[in-house]
Amino acid sequence: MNSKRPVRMLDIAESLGLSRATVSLVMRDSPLVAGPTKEAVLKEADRLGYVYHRGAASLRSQRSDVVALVMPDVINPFVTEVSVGAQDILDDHGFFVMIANTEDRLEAQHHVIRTLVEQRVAGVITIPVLDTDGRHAPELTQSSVPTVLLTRDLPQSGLPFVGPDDRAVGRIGARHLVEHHRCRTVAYFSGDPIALPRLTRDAAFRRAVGKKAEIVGPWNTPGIAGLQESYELAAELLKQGPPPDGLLCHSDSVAYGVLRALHEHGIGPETCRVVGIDDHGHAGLRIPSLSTVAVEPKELGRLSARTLLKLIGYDDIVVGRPPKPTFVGRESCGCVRAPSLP
Amino acid sequence: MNSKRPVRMLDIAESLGLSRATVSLVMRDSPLVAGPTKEAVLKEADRLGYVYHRGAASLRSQRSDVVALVMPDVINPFVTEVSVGAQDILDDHGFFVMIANTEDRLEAQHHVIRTLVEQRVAGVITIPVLDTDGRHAPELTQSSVPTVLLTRDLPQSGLPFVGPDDRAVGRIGARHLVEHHRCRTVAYFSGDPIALPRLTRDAAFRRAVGKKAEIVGPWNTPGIAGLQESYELAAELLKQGPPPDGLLCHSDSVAYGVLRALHEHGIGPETCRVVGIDDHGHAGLRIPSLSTVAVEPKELGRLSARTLLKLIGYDDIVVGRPPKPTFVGRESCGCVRAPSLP
DNA sequence: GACCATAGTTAGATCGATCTAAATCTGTCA
DNA sequence: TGACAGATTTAGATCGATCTAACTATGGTC
Repeated sequence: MNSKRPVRMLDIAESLGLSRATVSLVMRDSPLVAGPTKEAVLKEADRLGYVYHRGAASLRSQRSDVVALVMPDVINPFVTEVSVGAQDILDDHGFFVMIANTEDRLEAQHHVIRTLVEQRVAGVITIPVLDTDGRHAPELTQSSVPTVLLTRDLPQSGLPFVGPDDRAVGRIGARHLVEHHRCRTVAYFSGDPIALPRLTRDAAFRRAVGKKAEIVGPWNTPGIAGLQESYELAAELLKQGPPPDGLLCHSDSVAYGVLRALHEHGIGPETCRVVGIDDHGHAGLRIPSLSTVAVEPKELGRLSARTLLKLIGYDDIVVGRPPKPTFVGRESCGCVRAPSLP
Repeated sequence: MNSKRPVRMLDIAESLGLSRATVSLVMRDSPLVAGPTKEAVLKEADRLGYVYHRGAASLRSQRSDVVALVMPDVINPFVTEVSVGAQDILDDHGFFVMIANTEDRLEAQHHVIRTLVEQRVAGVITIPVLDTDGRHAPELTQSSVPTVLLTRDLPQSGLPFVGPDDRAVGRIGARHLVEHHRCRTVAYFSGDPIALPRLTRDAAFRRAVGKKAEIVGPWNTPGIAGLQESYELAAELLKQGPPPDGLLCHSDSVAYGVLRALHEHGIGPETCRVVGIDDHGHAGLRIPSLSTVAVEPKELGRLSARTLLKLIGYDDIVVGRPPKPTFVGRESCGCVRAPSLP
């Protein structure tokens, strides 16, 4: 069907007795070129089956309109929701959004970032991987590509950061458990061992709990991130004894891991009240519906996109502030009663 | 810090009194160039802060090592799991994997595919969007980029397809409900209205149910895909009367939507047995754990990647067959009893 | 009719790499 | 010593677009 050789601008130009430059202007929808000429070019391009060659274009123009979202664990709903939010904004500004997966592995992040830089993408938004020392990866900070950090800050890096108010998050969760539900034993359950979000939230949690309740050491151990891992840790801890009255979990995913372990022991919200953090879109539709400190992941994604745009040079962009975290009461802490089976 | 002008191969060459060609060969790790030369070049590249320019390289070489996964709804765990599987294989063959999101919107798919073709990616693996007429999008079939379809076949397109054995899926689900649990009223709950997977599974479901049970019309209506939508539909149907004894759901996500609606009516597996399809990684960790027809999403992803590699020209790749669907019994159909609250 | 502004078009250099085919440099052997 | 094979290196063209600066019409003004 197709002629073997792909069609170039030159082919259109020759076929029409015009110059490459004119064809190029048409493709970029320049006002410089006359109406009839433009039409003729577009028609001929269509007839020949021309496809614009972005690679060639951006080599010459030294520009790119690809933005990469570099994410650990694309299976986590919080991550995907943040991505969708960022994409909303970037789409509107004519950028092409791609997602790259680091699986929260340092070497994978290394490889991904390196490739993206070699690709000369216009910008990167990332939830960075943290190595066990909590030090940041140099390929991020030394990169020549505009980069925005999401959720996990790396203060030494000087890179712009977008994330929720983690102190408020810890405080709101703590208050709900100890003041509203009058829990006597509580814990901040898991999260990345050294990452700032956990440290900040945990500190705020401790301060807000104060003398009103006891913080249960074993349940306050960091080190766990995903659903599977937090389930395993909670199951292990449950073998050793009953859970605290209330748990603030590092994320909604972590909360569901805990809830599964509690479920297997027949423990409900009257015995152990569970509160998540994030409020991703499905938190209200799972069983039990999840009480959580909402940080509006989609809005955080949008915010990160605007931050990146500003960084790239869109000076008229208004970035805005992260939304204030709010508490959403549902079944998992007993604020909403789950219907009992007949 | 950095000199303004980015470093090119030419800069390395001049600085060392060599030619561009030699430097280029070193960067591609060619055996043609002598050991000491190679070392010198690499050292100088490092010193100058050189970054390889993929765009320029692939313009000249007419090659690309980027493969795009074009997915609807990255929030769906089945989708993300398939993606991870595909990435496993493609990573091993030195490809860079990017994910693009169509949000199951036809125009978004249009835009994404177009951009990818303009980008001259090496290949595309996609779960295609279906428009309301069930016809496929021409940008997919007329594309010059090697493309593999996942899960949703478009037989008219002639594109290679990877998906589970949908007839077995429908049959296995039906048999479990009507033979093992002796359900008297059943339905195949939802799925894309016109897409082949639903049609095939539904037909196999009906055949396997035969005269052993009644298929309940209203619950056998197609048109719904995600968690949210299936929850809403199930909630609506529950208002109109009790559910069937057993439901085979189009996917695990759909099943969880139904389960949430049942949960809100206090209906458990003794009254309505729910079976999903997929068995994504979290199906065993949600509440209730999900009985499901496992199709091994990760393996399907790997399979699609191998199919693409073969299409691209890796003749020695052994693609393999999709794994046979198997039934996994858990709490949602009553095969495993959920612990009751004390 | 000469001059100039404006609209439309274009030639030729250029982006940073790879490719082809040939040049150069060994060392070996007759 | 000269020819020759094998190992290294390279000059120059090329990929498909954009950019710069200049060129050609065209029409208006005096």
